[in-house]
Amino acid sequence: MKFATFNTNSVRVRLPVILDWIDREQPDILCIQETKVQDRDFPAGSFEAAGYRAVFRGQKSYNGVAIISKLPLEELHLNLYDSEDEQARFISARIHEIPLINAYVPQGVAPGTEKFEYKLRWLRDLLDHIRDKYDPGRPLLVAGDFNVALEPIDLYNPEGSRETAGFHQDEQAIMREFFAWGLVDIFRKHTPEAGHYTFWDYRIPNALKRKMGWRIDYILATPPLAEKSLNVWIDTEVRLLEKPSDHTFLVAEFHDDI
DNA sequence: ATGGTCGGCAACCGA
Repeated sequence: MKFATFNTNSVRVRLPVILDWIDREQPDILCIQETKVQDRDFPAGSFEAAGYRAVFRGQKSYNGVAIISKLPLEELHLNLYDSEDEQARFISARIHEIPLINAYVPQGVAPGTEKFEYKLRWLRDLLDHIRDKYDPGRPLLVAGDFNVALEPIDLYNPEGSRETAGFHQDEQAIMREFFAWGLVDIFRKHTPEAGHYTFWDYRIPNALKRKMGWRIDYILATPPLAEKSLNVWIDTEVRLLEKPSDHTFLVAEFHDDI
């Protein structure tokens, strides 16, 4: 079973890149974030033509998440809070017997701001949701853009980023509660080395070449699934295109019996 | 040399 996650920064602009990628890589499931499209304009037909079904939750201009899958999706949930006006950052489903959450965590701007407090609250609420609804002894996948780097090896300028959103101890403390509950960061499980990133800021010129990135996208799995992950890798090809994306595909291959 | 990123969407906001 092949699983991937990708922050698209507009699913409509990135559609050719995504269609090329799924045609070549043939993932069973792809989680995307920052689709930036209202549901009525989501390009579901393009994915259907490629042999995938899509479930999505969008809003105007910002945020938006979707699951693209070769297999049927059941028990679909489109809200973390079950409120009409919440931001489109959460989508969950069950595929075969595997429950899956796709999350786009708020970026948070800067520690001390209202938006940073919102980020911490949203992360805690996601954690509480997982603790309420799931069992760490059973399969669960949680994937997406968490907008948090955990360790100094996960970003290019750790010492200069202690007061920056994305590397602050308050957000890291919540992330570590996901791990304490039982979720495993399966990229890190397979790759202990420093300097593997999934995001490079557009505002830094030649950030990829200068190795000025962050690892803020994750595939988390409970132990029964983490044990079946065969390989997890970051596909930087989308950063080498003429019109690069700011995030990369993060891909996991699991043993076929799941 | 006198700038320097994207994308959405219509003036800036968010990342």
